[in-house]
Amino acid sequence: MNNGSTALKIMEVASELIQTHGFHAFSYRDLSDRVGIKTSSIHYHFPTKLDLAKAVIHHYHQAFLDKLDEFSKEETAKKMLQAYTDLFAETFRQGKRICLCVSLASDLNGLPEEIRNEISIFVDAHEIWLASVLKQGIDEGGFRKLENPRQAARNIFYAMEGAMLVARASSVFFPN
Amino acid sequence: MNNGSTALKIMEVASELIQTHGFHAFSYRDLSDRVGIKTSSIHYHFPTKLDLAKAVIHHYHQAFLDKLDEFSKEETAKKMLQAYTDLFAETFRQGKRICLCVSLASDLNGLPEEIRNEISIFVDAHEIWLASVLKQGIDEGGFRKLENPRQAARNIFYAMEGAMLVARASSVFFPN
DNA sequence: GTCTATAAACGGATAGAC
DNA sequence: GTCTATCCGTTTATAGAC
Repeated sequence: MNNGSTALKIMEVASELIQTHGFHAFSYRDLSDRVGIKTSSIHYHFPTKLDLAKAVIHHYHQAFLDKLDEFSKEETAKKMLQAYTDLFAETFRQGKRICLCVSLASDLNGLPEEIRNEISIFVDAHEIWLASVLKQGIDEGGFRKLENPRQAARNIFYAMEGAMLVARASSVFFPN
Repeated sequence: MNNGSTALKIMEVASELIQTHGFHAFSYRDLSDRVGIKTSSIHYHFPTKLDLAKAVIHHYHQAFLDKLDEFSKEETAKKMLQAYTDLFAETFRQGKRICLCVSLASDLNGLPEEIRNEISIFVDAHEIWLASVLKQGIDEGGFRKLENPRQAARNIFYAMEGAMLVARASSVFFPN
Protein backbone atom coordinates (compact mmCIF):
# COMPACT_ATOMS: atom_id res chain seq x y z
CA MET A 1 0.00 0.00 0.00
CA ASN A 2 1.43 3.42 -0.91
CA ASN A 3 0.27 6.85 -2.01
CA GLY A 4 1.48 6.94 -5.60
CA SER A 5 -0.76 7.97 -8.45
CA THR A 6 -1.85 4.41 -9.28
CA ALA A 7 -2.95 3.87 -5.70
CA LEU A 8 -4.81 7.18 -5.90
CA LYS A 9 -6.60 6.20 -9.08
CA ILE A 10 -7.62 2.89 -7.53
CA MET A 11 -9.03 4.76 -4.53
CA GLU A 12 -10.95 7.16 -6.76
CA VAL A 13 -12.55 4.34 -8.71
CA ALA A 14 -13.22 2.36 -5.54
CA SER A 15 -14.93 5.34 -3.95
CA GLU A 16 -17.09 5.82 -7.03
CA LEU A 17 -18.09 2.17 -7.02
CA ILE A 18 -18.87 2.18 -3.28
CA GLN A 19 -20.98 5.32 -3.71
CA THR A 20 -22.89 4.02 -6.72
CA HIS A 21 -23.10 0.29 -6.03
CA GLY A 22 -22.08 -0.35 -2.44
CA PHE A 23 -19.11 -2.05 -0.84
CA HIS A 24 -20.31 -5.62 -1.38
CA ALA A 25 -21.32 -5.00 -4.99
CA PHE A 26 -17.94 -4.39 -6.60
CA SER A 27 -14.89 -6.59 -7.05
CA TYR A 28 -11.20 -6.26 -7.75
CA ARG A 29 -12.08 -7.24 -11.30
CA ASP A 30 -14.37 -4.21 -11.62
CA LEU A 31 -11.50 -2.06 -10.44
CA SER A 32 -9.12 -3.83 -12.81
CA ASP A 33 -11.38 -3.06 -15.80
CA ARG A 34 -11.69 0.62 -14.96
CA VAL A 35 -8.18 1.36 -13.74
CA GLY A 36 -6.53 -0.62 -16.50
CA ILE A 37 -4.26 -2.86 -14.45
CA LYS A 38 -4.63 -6.49 -13.39
CA THR A 39 -6.27 -7.48 -10.12
CA SER A 40 -2.98 -8.80 -8.79
CA SER A 41 -1.47 -5.34 -9.25
CA ILE A 42 -4.28 -3.86 -7.21
CA HIS A 43 -3.46 -6.34 -4.45
CA TYR A 44 0.07 -4.98 -4.52
CA HIS A 45 -1.28 -1.56 -3.52
CA PHE A 46 -4.07 -2.78 -1.26
CA PRO A 47 -3.47 -6.35 -0.08
CA THR A 48 -7.07 -6.92 0.99
CA LYS A 49 -10.39 -5.34 0.16
CA LEU A 50 -10.63 -4.08 3.72
CA ASP A 51 -7.24 -2.38 3.39
CA LEU A 52 -8.67 -0.65 0.34
CA ALA A 53 -11.84 0.33 2.18
CA LYS A 54 -9.84 1.78 5.05
CA ALA A 55 -7.67 3.80 2.68
CA VAL A 56 -10.69 5.10 0.77
CA ILE A 57 -12.48 6.18 3.93
CA HIS A 58 -9.38 7.85 5.30
CA HIS A 59 -8.61 9.66 2.05
CA TYR A 60 -12.14 10.95 1.51
CA HIS A 61 -12.61 11.85 5.12
CA GLN A 62 -9.57 14.13 4.82
CA ALA A 63 -10.76 15.57 1.51
CA PHE A 64 -14.14 16.22 3.06
CA LEU A 65 -12.64 18.05 6.05
CA ASP A 66 -10.69 20.22 3.59
CA LYS A 67 -13.94 21.08 1.83
CA LEU A 68 -15.58 22.02 5.10
CA ASP A 69 -12.66 24.36 5.83
CA GLU A 70 -13.20 25.90 2.41
CA PHE A 71 -16.93 26.33 3.03
CA SER A 72 -16.17 27.96 6.37
CA LYS A 73 -14.50 30.80 4.47
CA GLU A 74 -17.87 31.98 3.08
CA GLU A 75 -19.04 35.29 4.55
CA THR A 76 -22.28 34.06 6.07
CA ALA A 77 -23.54 30.87 7.65
CA LYS A 78 -26.29 30.81 5.07
CA LYS A 79 -23.74 30.66 2.26
CA MET A 80 -21.77 27.98 4.13
CA LEU A 81 -24.88 25.85 4.36
CA GLN A 82 -25.61 26.46 0.69
CA ALA A 83 -22.10 25.36 -0.28
CA TYR A 84 -22.56 22.22 1.82
CA THR A 85 -25.87 21.25 0.24
CA ASP A 86 -24.53 22.09 -3.23
CA LEU A 87 -21.77 19.55 -2.67
CA PHE A 88 -24.33 16.83 -2.06
CA ALA A 89 -26.38 17.84 -5.10
CA GLU A 90 -23.30 17.93 -7.30
CA THR A 91 -22.12 14.54 -6.07
CA PHE A 92 -25.53 13.00 -6.68
CA ARG A 93 -25.62 14.37 -10.20
CA GLN A 94 -22.53 12.27 -10.96
CA GLY A 95 -24.34 9.01 -11.64
CA LYS A 96 -26.54 9.12 -8.55
CA ARG A 97 -23.56 8.90 -6.22
CA ILE A 98 -24.51 9.05 -2.58
CA CYS A 99 -22.36 10.15 0.33
CA LEU A 100 -19.52 7.68 0.93
CA CYS A 101 -20.15 7.38 4.64
CA VAL A 102 -23.84 6.65 4.19
CA SER A 103 -23.22 4.09 1.49
CA LEU A 104 -20.86 2.37 3.90
CA ALA A 105 -23.36 2.83 6.73
CA SER A 106 -25.87 0.77 4.77
CA ASP A 107 -23.30 -2.06 4.65
CA LEU A 108 -22.10 -1.45 8.18
CA ASN A 109 -23.30 -4.67 9.78
CA GLY A 110 -21.13 -6.68 7.43
CA LEU A 111 -17.95 -4.71 8.08
CA PRO A 112 -15.33 -5.19 10.82
CA GLU A 113 -15.23 -2.97 13.89
CA GLU A 114 -12.09 -1.21 12.68
CA ILE A 115 -13.93 0.18 9.65
CA ARG A 116 -17.09 0.90 11.61
CA ASN A 117 -15.18 3.23 13.87
CA GLU A 118 -13.79 5.20 10.93
CA ILE A 119 -17.25 5.57 9.44
CA SER A 120 -18.60 6.67 12.79
CA ILE A 121 -16.03 9.46 13.05
CA PHE A 122 -16.78 10.52 9.47
CA VAL A 123 -20.50 10.72 10.18
CA ASP A 124 -20.00 12.67 13.38
CA ALA A 125 -17.82 15.24 11.57
CA HIS A 126 -20.83 16.25 9.44
CA GLU A 127 -23.01 16.91 12.43
CA ILE A 128 -20.43 18.83 14.39
CA TRP A 129 -19.72 21.15 11.48
CA LEU A 130 -23.40 21.67 10.71
CA ALA A 131 -24.18 22.48 14.33
CA SER A 132 -21.43 25.10 14.43
CA VAL A 133 -22.74 26.69 11.22
CA LEU A 134 -26.26 26.82 12.62
CA LYS A 135 -25.03 28.46 15.80
CA GLN A 136 -23.10 31.03 13.80
CA GLY A 137 -26.16 31.74 11.63
CA ILE A 138 -28.30 32.31 14.69
CA ASP A 139 -25.71 34.73 16.09
CA GLU A 140 -25.56 36.53 12.75
CA GLY A 141 -29.33 36.75 12.66
CA GLY A 142 -29.54 34.95 9.30
CA PHE A 143 -31.24 31.93 10.89
CA ARG A 144 -34.09 32.05 13.35
CA LYS A 145 -33.32 31.00 16.91
CA LEU A 146 -33.38 27.24 17.45
CA GLU A 147 -34.09 25.45 20.68
CA ASN A 148 -31.54 22.77 19.96
CA PRO A 149 -29.02 23.59 17.19
CA ARG A 150 -27.29 20.23 17.58
CA GLN A 151 -30.54 18.37 16.99
CA ALA A 152 -31.40 20.69 14.09
CA ALA A 153 -27.99 19.88 12.59
CA ARG A 154 -28.78 16.20 12.87
CA ASN A 155 -32.14 16.69 11.20
CA ILE A 156 -30.58 18.51 8.27
CA PHE A 157 -28.02 15.76 7.92
CA TYR A 158 -30.66 13.02 8.09
CA ALA A 159 -32.71 14.75 5.43
CA MET A 160 -29.71 15.23 3.13
CA GLU A 161 -28.70 11.60 3.36
CA GLY A 162 -32.23 10.26 3.15
CA ALA A 163 -33.05 12.49 0.19
CA MET A 164 -30.27 11.01 -1.92
CA LEU A 165 -31.29 7.44 -1.25
CA VAL A 166 -34.96 8.17 -1.85
CA ALA A 167 -34.21 10.23 -4.96
CA ARG A 168 -32.39 7.25 -6.37
CA ALA A 169 -35.43 5.06 -5.90
CA SER A 170 -38.36 7.40 -6.40
CA SER A 171 -40.10 7.70 -9.75
CA VAL A 172 -41.10 11.23 -8.75
CA PHE A 173 -37.56 12.43 -9.25
CA PHE A 174 -36.38 10.09 -11.94
CA PRO A 175 -39.34 9.03 -14.05
CA ASN A 176 -38.55 6.41 -16.68
CA MET B 1 -42.22 -20.66 -5.64
CA ASN B 2 -45.31 -20.93 -3.44
CA ASN B 3 -46.85 -19.34 -0.36
CA GLY B 4 -46.47 -22.16 2.15
CA SER B 5 -45.01 -21.61 5.57
CA THR B 6 -41.47 -22.57 4.54
CA ALA B 7 -41.54 -19.99 1.76
CA LEU B 8 -42.82 -17.48 4.27
CA LYS B 9 -40.04 -18.24 6.71
CA ILE B 10 -37.48 -17.86 3.95
CA MET B 11 -38.98 -14.49 3.05
CA GLU B 12 -38.90 -13.34 6.66
CA VAL B 13 -35.25 -14.26 7.07
CA ALA B 14 -34.38 -12.78 3.67
CA SER B 15 -36.09 -9.53 4.58
CA GLU B 16 -34.20 -9.38 7.85
CA LEU B 17 -30.89 -9.99 6.09
CA ILE B 18 -31.62 -7.38 3.43
CA GLN B 19 -32.56 -4.86 6.11
CA THR B 20 -29.54 -5.54 8.29
CA HIS B 21 -26.83 -6.41 5.75
CA GLY B 22 -28.06 -5.47 2.28
CA PHE B 23 -29.09 -7.48 -0.76
CA HIS B 24 -25.57 -8.20 -2.01
CA ALA B 25 -24.28 -9.14 1.42
CA PHE B 26 -26.22 -12.31 2.07
CA SER B 27 -26.22 -15.69 0.34
CA TYR B 28 -28.46 -18.71 0.02
CA ARG B 29 -26.07 -20.32 2.47
CA ASP B 30 -26.87 -17.64 5.07
CA LEU B 31 -30.56 -18.35 4.54
CA SER B 32 -29.90 -22.09 4.75
CA ASP B 33 -28.16 -21.72 8.12
CA ARG B 34 -30.98 -19.65 9.60
CA VAL B 35 -34.02 -21.35 8.10
CA GLY B 36 -32.65 -24.82 8.68
CA ILE B 37 -32.99 -26.27 5.18
CA LYS B 38 -30.42 -26.79 2.44
CA THR B 39 -29.76 -24.15 -0.22
CA SER B 40 -31.17 -26.41 -2.91
CA SER B 41 -34.48 -26.50 -1.03
CA ILE B 42 -34.54 -22.71 -1.01
CA HIS B 43 -34.05 -22.77 -4.77
CA TYR B 44 -37.14 -24.97 -4.96
CA HIS B 45 -39.21 -22.14 -3.46
CA PHE B 46 -37.35 -19.27 -5.12
CA PRO B 47 -35.43 -20.42 -8.22
CA THR B 48 -33.21 -17.34 -8.34
CA LYS B 49 -32.14 -14.71 -5.85
CA LEU B 50 -34.06 -12.13 -7.86
CA ASP B 51 -37.23 -14.21 -7.63
CA LEU B 52 -36.71 -14.14 -3.89
CA ALA B 53 -36.12 -10.38 -3.87
CA LYS B 54 -39.29 -9.78 -5.88
CA ALA B 55 -41.34 -11.95 -3.53
CA VAL B 56 -39.91 -10.22 -0.45
CA ILE B 57 -40.62 -6.76 -1.81
CA HIS B 58 -44.13 -7.71 -2.85
CA HIS B 59 -44.92 -9.36 0.48
CA TYR B 60 -43.61 -6.53 2.62
CA HIS B 61 -45.10 -3.86 0.44
CA GLN B 62 -48.51 -5.43 1.04
CA ALA B 63 -47.89 -5.78 4.76
CA PHE B 64 -46.82 -2.16 4.89
CA LEU B 65 -49.97 -0.97 3.12
CA ASP B 66 -52.01 -2.93 5.66
CA LYS B 67 -50.17 -1.15 8.45
CA LEU B 68 -50.88 2.23 6.90
CA ASP B 69 -54.58 1.32 6.74
CA GLU B 70 -54.40 0.47 10.43
CA PHE B 71 -52.66 3.75 11.26
CA SER B 72 -55.34 5.62 9.32
CA LYS B 73 -57.89 4.42 11.88
CA GLU B 74 -56.34 6.61 14.59
CA GLU B 75 -58.55 9.55 15.61
CA THR B 76 -56.16 12.33 14.69
CA ALA B 77 -53.49 12.93 12.07
CA LYS B 78 -51.02 13.55 14.86
CA LYS B 79 -51.62 10.05 16.22
CA MET B 80 -51.34 8.59 12.71
CA LEU B 81 -47.97 10.22 12.27
CA GLN B 82 -46.89 9.00 15.69
CA ALA B 83 -47.87 5.43 14.81
CA TYR B 84 -45.89 5.73 11.59
CA THR B 85 -42.72 6.96 13.25
CA ASP B 86 -43.11 4.39 16.03
CA LEU B 87 -43.03 1.66 13.38
CA PHE B 88 -39.65 2.87 12.17
CA ALA B 89 -38.27 3.13 15.68
CA GLU B 90 -39.51 -0.34 16.56
CA THR B 91 -38.05 -1.82 13.38
CA PHE B 92 -34.70 -0.20 14.03
CA ARG B 93 -34.62 -1.53 17.54
CA GLN B 94 -34.65 -5.05 16.06
CA GLY B 95 -30.94 -5.32 15.34
CA LYS B 96 -30.61 -1.94 13.62
CA ARG B 97 -32.93 -2.95 10.82
CA ILE B 98 -33.58 -0.19 8.34
CA CYS B 99 -36.57 0.19 6.05
CA LEU B 100 -36.61 -2.54 3.39
CA CYS B 101 -37.14 -0.16 0.51
CA VAL B 102 -34.27 2.09 1.51
CA SER B 103 -31.91 -0.81 2.04
CA LEU B 104 -32.77 -1.92 -1.49
CA ALA B 105 -32.47 1.67 -2.72
CA SER B 106 -28.85 1.70 -1.56
CA ASP B 107 -28.23 -1.36 -3.77
CA LEU B 108 -30.45 -0.10 -6.57
CA ASN B 109 -27.78 0.43 -9.21
CA GLY B 110 -26.92 -3.25 -9.13
CA LEU B 111 -30.49 -4.50 -9.48
CA PRO B 112 -32.53 -5.14 -12.64
CA GLU B 113 -35.17 -2.71 -13.86
CA GLU B 114 -37.98 -5.06 -12.87
CA ILE B 115 -37.02 -4.78 -9.20
CA ARG B 116 -36.25 -1.09 -9.39
CA ASN B 117 -39.81 -0.39 -10.43
CA GLU B 118 -41.21 -2.29 -7.46
CA ILE B 119 -38.96 -0.39 -5.09
CA SER B 120 -39.97 2.88 -6.69
CA ILE B 121 -43.67 2.16 -6.11
CA PHE B 122 -42.91 1.15 -2.52
CA VAL B 123 -41.06 4.40 -1.88
CA ASP B 124 -43.78 6.53 -3.46
CA ALA B 125 -46.43 4.89 -1.27
CA HIS B 126 -44.75 6.33 1.82
CA GLU B 127 -44.83 9.87 0.50
CA ILE B 128 -48.39 9.72 -0.74
CA TRP B 129 -49.67 8.46 2.61
CA LEU B 130 -47.62 11.01 4.58
CA ALA B 131 -48.86 13.89 2.41
CA SER B 132 -52.48 12.87 2.97
CA VAL B 133 -51.92 12.70 6.73
CA LEU B 134 -50.34 16.15 6.75
CA LYS B 135 -53.24 17.59 4.80
CA GLN B 136 -55.71 16.02 7.21
CA GLY B 137 -53.75 17.39 10.17
CA ILE B 138 -53.83 20.89 8.73
CA ASP B 139 -57.61 20.64 8.20
CA GLU B 140 -58.04 19.37 11.75
CA GLY B 141 -55.92 22.22 13.05
CA GLY B 142 -53.47 19.89 14.77
CA PHE B 143 -50.67 20.86 12.35
CA ARG B 144 -49.78 24.37 11.35
CA LYS B 145 -50.51 25.36 7.77
CA LEU B 146 -47.83 24.27 5.29
CA GLU B 147 -47.02 25.89 1.97
CA ASN B 148 -46.35 22.56 0.32
CA PRO B 149 -47.64 19.48 2.21
CA ARG B 150 -46.28 17.13 -0.44
CA GLN B 151 -42.80 18.53 -0.05
CA ALA B 152 -43.13 18.46 3.73
CA ALA B 153 -44.13 14.80 3.46
CA ARG B 154 -40.98 14.12 1.46
CA ASN B 155 -38.85 15.92 4.02
CA ILE B 156 -40.27 13.83 6.84
CA PHE B 157 -39.64 10.69 4.85
CA TYR B 158 -36.07 11.71 4.00
CA ALA B 159 -35.35 12.46 7.64
CA MET B 160 -36.82 9.13 8.81
CA GLU B 161 -34.76 7.12 6.33
CA GLY B 162 -31.61 9.14 6.81
CA ALA B 163 -31.91 8.97 10.58
CA MET B 164 -31.84 5.18 10.59
CA LEU B 165 -28.74 4.96 8.43
CA VAL B 166 -26.95 7.63 10.39
CA ALA B 167 -28.01 6.16 13.72
CA ARG B 168 -26.45 2.88 12.64
CA ALA B 169 -23.13 4.57 12.00
CA SER B 170 -23.00 7.36 14.56
CA SER B 171 -21.19 6.94 17.84
CA VAL B 172 -23.51 9.57 19.31
CA PHE B 173 -26.38 7.12 19.33
CA PHE B 174 -24.53 3.90 19.79
CA PRO B 175 -21.32 4.52 21.69
CA ASN B 176 -19.09 1.49 22.10
C1' DG C 1 5.18 -2.22 -10.11
C1' DT C 2 2.96 -5.03 -13.21
C1' DC C 3 2.33 -9.28 -15.29
C1' DT C 4 0.81 -14.56 -15.84
C1' DA C 5 -0.74 -18.34 -13.57
C1' DT C 6 -3.05 -20.45 -10.10
C1' DA C 7 -4.91 -21.60 -5.62
C1' DA C 8 -8.84 -21.87 -2.49
C1' DA C 9 -13.18 -20.55 -1.17
C1' DC C 10 -17.66 -18.91 -2.21
C1' DG C 11 -21.55 -17.68 -5.12
C1' DG C 12 -25.86 -18.98 -7.49
C1' DA C 13 -27.84 -22.67 -9.61
C1' DT C 14 -29.18 -27.64 -11.32
C1' DA C 15 -29.82 -32.97 -11.53
C1' DG C 16 -31.63 -36.60 -9.63
C1' DA C 17 -32.55 -39.79 -5.53
C1' DC C 18 -35.78 -40.22 -1.79
C1' DG D 1 -40.43 -30.74 -0.51
C1' DT D 2 -36.00 -31.81 0.98
C1' DC D 3 -31.79 -34.02 0.45
C1' DT D 4 -26.87 -35.20 -1.58
C1' DA D 5 -23.84 -34.29 -4.98
C1' DT D 6 -22.04 -31.47 -8.26
C1' DC D 7 -21.28 -27.80 -11.91
C1' DC D 8 -19.30 -23.61 -13.08
C1' DG D 9 -18.38 -18.83 -12.90
C1' DT D 10 -16.55 -15.35 -9.71
C1' DT D 11 -13.93 -13.59 -5.94
C1' DT D 12 -10.25 -12.72 -2.97
C1' DA D 13 -5.70 -13.59 -2.62
C1' DT D 14 -0.81 -15.49 -3.44
C1' DA D 15 3.60 -17.08 -5.95
C1' DG D 16 6.92 -16.03 -8.87
C1' DA D 17 8.68 -14.29 -13.52
C1' DC D 18 9.89 -9.92 -15.76
